[in-house]
This record gives sequence, C-alpha cells and structure tokens, in this order.
Amino acid sequence: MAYPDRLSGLFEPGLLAEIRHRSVPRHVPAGNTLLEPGQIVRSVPIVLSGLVKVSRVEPDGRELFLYYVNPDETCAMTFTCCMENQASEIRALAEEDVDLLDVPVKAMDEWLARYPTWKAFVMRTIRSRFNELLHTIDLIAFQNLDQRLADFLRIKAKAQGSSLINLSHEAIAAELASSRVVVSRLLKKLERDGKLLLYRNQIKLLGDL
DNA sequence: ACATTAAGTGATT
DNA sequence: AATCACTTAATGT
Repeated sequence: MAYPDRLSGLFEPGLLAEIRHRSVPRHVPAGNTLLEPGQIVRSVPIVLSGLVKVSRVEPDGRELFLYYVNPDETCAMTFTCCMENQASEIRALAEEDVDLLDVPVKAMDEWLARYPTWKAFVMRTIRSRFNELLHTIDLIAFQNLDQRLADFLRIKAKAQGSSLINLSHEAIAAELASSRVVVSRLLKKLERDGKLLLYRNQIKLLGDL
C-alpha cells in the first residue's frame, strides 16, 4: 500500500506498520461531507491529500468557518470527541477530492501510550488549532471583520496552493457568518489598497495581506 | 432580448 | 457592522 509512504517523515517505522494494518483508506470526492454535527465520531482521519473544511453550524443553519485540515494533518476536534464516543460539534466537508486514512478510536488510543511520535503528532495538531481558534476569537471579540476576512483569504490561498480564490462575496460572507454587503465593502477597500483584484466569483490575491 | 445572479453604493440603525 | 433599498455589471437561456 502506497498511502503511508508519505507519512514516513512523521512517524517511526513501527507505528507506520501499525497505521498500515489498522487504518482504513477512504476517498471522499469534492463537495461531500465527512462528518455532520451530531454524528458519533468513531475514527480519526489522517488527511493524505486534498483539503477538508471544518466549520461550526448554528441551529439556525448559519455557518462559521473554523479551519482547514491540510494533508499530513488531522482534525483536532475529532480527538476530543472520539475518546468518549461523543457526537461531533462540527461539520467537515471535502473542499477538494480527499484521500485519507481512517484510524479506529481503539488504535489511536493505544498508540497514544506506545508511540511518542503519535503523541507528539496529536498534541501538535491540538495545540496549533487551539491557538488558531484563540486568534479568531480575539478578532470576533473586537469586531475586526476586516482582519478575519484577510486571514480567511490568506489561509484559503495557502491551503489550496493558489492565489486565485473562486468564491462569491456571498459565499465568503456565509463562511464568516457575516453579510454579503459588508464583505463586498471590505473587499473593495482591499482592492483599493492594492492587496487584491476582484472579478466575478473570483479573487486574485496580490502579495501578502 | 430577457431573466437571473453577483457586485457596488448611499442611507439608516 | 448589519440591513435596506436600489443600481450596475456579468452570465445564462
């Protein structure tokens, strides 16, 4: 199986062999949901390729972008849920075609005690997400939507490896739980400042924000 | 040519 | 920053 090869830089050989034997490869086409809120988490996905968008879904249907899970990463939320077989608090959606390895809860629990690199991997992803979330909480608390928008565009561009973002203002507003008009205005300002170019359903980032 | 959807803008809360 | 109301621009049929 070719999958775990790309993980060889992350884990020791013993663990790689375990991953090979106990994880289940899964392919998720772009646009499909990996996990809906309320669903019981039974396995932890390790993303091999593609891009997974993780967002919060409010009862009224509104959405709030939280973070992307890139290749060689895992979803931090699933760790916290799956240990106690808790329901998911978030939605995970494949934004590009995704190849991943499903690691059963039982296996990842055992590895936590046995393999230092696994423990480090888990801790690292939880810590970095936690810091990311603290950052966005700061921005929301101080009502800095312009910063949050800039962050979103930067992260999106980096995650998909292209400065061309194919999203309508409406779609971006939905991700940030804001309104289209506000996003349009902020984007227009960024364009005036020479930070990006606006087209219909498309945004071209210039340099860094 | 017409209908539909995306984006721009002033005024108001 | 959000909402409303309205205009203008781009796209689909």
